[in-house]
Amino acid sequence: MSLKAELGMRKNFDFPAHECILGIYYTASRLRKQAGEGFRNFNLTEVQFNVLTLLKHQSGESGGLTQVELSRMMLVNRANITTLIDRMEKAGLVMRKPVPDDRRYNIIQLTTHGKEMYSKVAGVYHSKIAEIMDVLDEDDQNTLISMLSRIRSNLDLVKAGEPIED
Amino acid sequence: MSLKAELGMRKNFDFPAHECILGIYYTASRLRKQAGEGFRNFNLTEVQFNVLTLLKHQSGESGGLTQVELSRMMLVNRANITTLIDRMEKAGLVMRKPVPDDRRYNIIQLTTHGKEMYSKVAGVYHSKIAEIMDVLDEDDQNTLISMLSRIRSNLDLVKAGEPIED
DNA sequence: AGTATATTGTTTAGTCATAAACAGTTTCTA
DNA sequence: TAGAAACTGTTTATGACTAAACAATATACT
Repeated sequence: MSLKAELGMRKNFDFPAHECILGIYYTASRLRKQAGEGFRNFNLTEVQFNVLTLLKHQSGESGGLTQVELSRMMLVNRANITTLIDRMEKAGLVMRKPVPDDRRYNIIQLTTHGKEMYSKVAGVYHSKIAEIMDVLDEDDQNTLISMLSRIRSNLDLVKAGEPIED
Repeated sequence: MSLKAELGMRKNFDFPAHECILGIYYTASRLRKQAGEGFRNFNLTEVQFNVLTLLKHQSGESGGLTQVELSRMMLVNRANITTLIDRMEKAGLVMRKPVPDDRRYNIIQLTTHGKEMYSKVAGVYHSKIAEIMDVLDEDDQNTLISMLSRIRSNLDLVKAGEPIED
């Protein structure tokens, strides 16, 4: 089914490049919405689950990640992490551990409750993802990964080019 | 360049399906960020440009769209459109036109300023998009569109299946 | 040593998003 | 025709996001 039909649009897209971009946007949006519905059963948001996942699998020797590391891995501004971790700390999922060596930053670590929550949710999440992506065979999945990666690389090049002038 | 490297992660993804999903998320996020930077030069957000585009190309006989139509085409909750249109009305880009036949809804229309703004920005936007998507030839672009469409279709099927239980 | 520079986390002001509940309006139906 | 059901837009409370400016701290430079 075409994007045009899905969104109830009256007219077609002017060119395929635009339809690609919108296809990426709307697929991401629908994936997030559907994931969000699932996480809601656990009183968790998708972004919060993302933090749990990063802390579980990407922690360094310190046993956690700094807020800046989290912001980089999540592609968000570090200011945003402050309130996100505030809420997760309040919910007992993570804790801020001060670092004596460098008092500028904290290490964010999973609490026991956070670890349990991750274990409980991750299984459901991964099986749902597998089910959703099952429409593409492994070759197609790798093709998709590669095409998206090429788009991101080109984003850097385009950005490095001439800035937009009015 | 792999997503792992782009995000500075320590460990690999467990399976390709997950990397696909994250690839879609992060590509969408990076596209939005870069677009947002461009729109900023015009005191416009990406979402607001999206509204201008929909009003320009998808308007019906009424010369505009209702807020519910906008919310469906943008895949957002209709409550969100209220404040979005408030801001755009304040900026003089659109106007709410009441409908005598059915007093439940308004038709949102472009103002002269809104039309001028769209014309000014659309050219830059489309050329940037073309430049970014130039890394994929037309066959690849159609493959991408098709794969994303298949994922969205499958989302409906998976959702229709058994609900998540704890 | 002392100044300049960079980094981390926070605060503030503003945008975009959701869900839930509400009022007003229209349509269905019994 | 009267009541039930559906639809549109709004409000409220909450979460996620950005940019910009700030204080505290650490590092580089001369």
